[in-house]
Amino acid sequence: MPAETKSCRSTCPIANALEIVGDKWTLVILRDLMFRNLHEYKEFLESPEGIATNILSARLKFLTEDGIISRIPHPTNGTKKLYYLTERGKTLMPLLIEMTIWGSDQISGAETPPHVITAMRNNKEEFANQTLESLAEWEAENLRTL
Amino acid sequence: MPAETKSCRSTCPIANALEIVGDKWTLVILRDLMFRNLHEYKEFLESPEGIATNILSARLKFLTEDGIISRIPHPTNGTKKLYYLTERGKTLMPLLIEMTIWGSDQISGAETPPHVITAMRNNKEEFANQTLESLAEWEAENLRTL
DNA sequence: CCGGATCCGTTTCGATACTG
DNA sequence: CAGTATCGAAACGGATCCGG
Repeated sequence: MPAETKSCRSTCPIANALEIVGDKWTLVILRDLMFRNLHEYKEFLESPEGIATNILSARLKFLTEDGIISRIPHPTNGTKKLYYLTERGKTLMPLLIEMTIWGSDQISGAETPPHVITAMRNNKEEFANQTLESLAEWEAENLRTL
Repeated sequence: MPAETKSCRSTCPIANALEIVGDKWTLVILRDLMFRNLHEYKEFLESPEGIATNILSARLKFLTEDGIISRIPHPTNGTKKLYYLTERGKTLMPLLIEMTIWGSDQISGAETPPHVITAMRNNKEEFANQTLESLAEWEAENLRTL
C-alpha cells in the first residue's frame, strides 16, 4: 500500500521552507528581527549565539534577495543600515512562534518562566498580533521616508 | 525604551530548538515520519531530497539519543528496523505543520493545490489530529509487542 | 538483501584578520 | 561600522565494505 496516497497532500511542500527554516543562523536572525527588535548588523553580531561576520553577511544577503527582509540606510547615521522584515518575512511569524514554544517547554525546569509559556501557547494569535504591532511601531518611526 | 522589556520574554528559547529545526536533514526525516508514513531506513533514503546514507545514520542516531524518535526490529523481517516518533517527537508536529503551510503558499501558483492549503491553514488543529490519528493507527499495528 | 559504519574527494562553514 | 579575504575545520555526497 503506497504510503503517498493517504497522507502528504501535494508532495509535502515543506521542502520549500527548508532553505529558510533548515538553517540555524537564518533562524537566529529572524528571531532577532521578530522578537528582539534588532535591526542593525552590529546588533545581530552581539546576539548570544555569536554569529560570525561573514555568515551574517551571507544570510542577510540571501534573505534580502529572497524577499524576506529589506534594508534602508540609517535615517540619521549615514554609515549604518537598518534591516527589517518585509510583509513576506512576517508570514514566517507563526513558525517562529511555534519554535519558541517548543524550545521553551523542552528544557523543562530550566530557566524558563513557567506559566508565561502556557499563556503564550494558549494565545498564539494574540502573541503574534502583539509582535506585529511592535514591528509596525518601529516601521512608523523609521520607514517614514518610503 | 529598552527593546528587551517589551518582547522576547525569557531570553527567546528558540535556541533550544535550533539543533532540531535548524538542520535540513532532520526536518526532512521528521516530515517523512509525520506526514508520509515512512518508517524504514530505506524509505528515508528514497525521499526526493536524496539524503546520503551516512547523513541519514547520523541524524537517526541523534534523534534517537535525543528522545525524538525510537526504533524496534521489524516484526516480520528480522533484518529491518522500524523508526517512529516518540511522544516527545510528536510535540514537534505544530512546528512541522507551520512549515508545511508556509512552504505551500510561498511557491504561489506552483504545484500546490489551491484551497487544500487554505483549508489546512484554517484547520491546523484538525489536520494535526488527523495526522496523530494515522500515526496511532500505525502504532496499533506495529507496536503491539510493547 | 538490509542497516549502517568507514573512507575519501569536494564543498561549505565559520573564526579571525583585514579593508573601505 | 558594514562587509570581504583567508584558511583551517567540519559537513557533505558517493562509494565501498561489513555484520546479521
